[in-house]
Amino acid sequence: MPIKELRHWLPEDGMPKEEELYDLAELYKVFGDSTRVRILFLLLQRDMRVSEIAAALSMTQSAISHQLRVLKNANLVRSRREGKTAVYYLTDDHVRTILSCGMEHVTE
Amino acid sequence: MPIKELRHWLPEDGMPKEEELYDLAELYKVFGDSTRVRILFLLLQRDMRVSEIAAALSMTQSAISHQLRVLKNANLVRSRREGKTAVYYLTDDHVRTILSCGMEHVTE
DNA sequence: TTTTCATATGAGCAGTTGTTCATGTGTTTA
DNA sequence: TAAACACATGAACAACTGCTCATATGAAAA
Repeated sequence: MPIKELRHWLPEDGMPKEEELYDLAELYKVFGDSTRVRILFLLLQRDMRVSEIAAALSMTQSAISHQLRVLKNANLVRSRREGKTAVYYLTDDHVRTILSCGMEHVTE
Repeated sequence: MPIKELRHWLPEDGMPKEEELYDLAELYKVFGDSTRVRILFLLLQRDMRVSEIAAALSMTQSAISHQLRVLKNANLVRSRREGKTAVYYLTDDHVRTILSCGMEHVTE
């Protein structure tokens, strides 16, 4: 599904509601850390355990776990228990879309 | 122009280059502040002077000026001199696209 | 030139953020 | 049950951010 025109979301005067502005900034803030972006790109490829992510990024389990919580609070990822381990996965395709928008600007 | 598929930007293994990951996070960081997002939504409607933006957002000229510099460094806005004043405007339509992507997630 | 207006900028500070370290919680295996 | 494994979480700390305040810069008017 293509991205909607911005005016689709906006009132006549062109300025979003106060709360939407705040939520929007909060959303981008979550993407505004390279560790979290790295995690998202990994999960874009396949669901992964915490220890796998930590190994892939050469970071401690604790650091990854903290960041996964941030991503979870933003509803960008979810997790399921599988025996002793926790498997994380992307909530939906919004992550892919948002990363695409950003990459389009970065790779110009 | 529609947003390109994410895989368009990615190598076979699905992970962007180190530098791209960093730049991507830096880009989102700029959007990750509600003052800057507010400024961008204003400039989406029309070019504006610094003092106009400050008045519209009920903030000091200094605070706005500092944030405009951040936006300028990220190449999201530019400015032109008009007599005593400086008029700021969006660099291109990327800003509109990126804000659209975010709003789609926020307003669900 | 000297003022005045509009903006830019540097220093300083409080609040926030990302990591490490130590430890807690939950599940499986011995 | 006890031990081992995988992950979550709280405290603490250094680094960073966004604002204020004071002041500098640049252009127009007096």
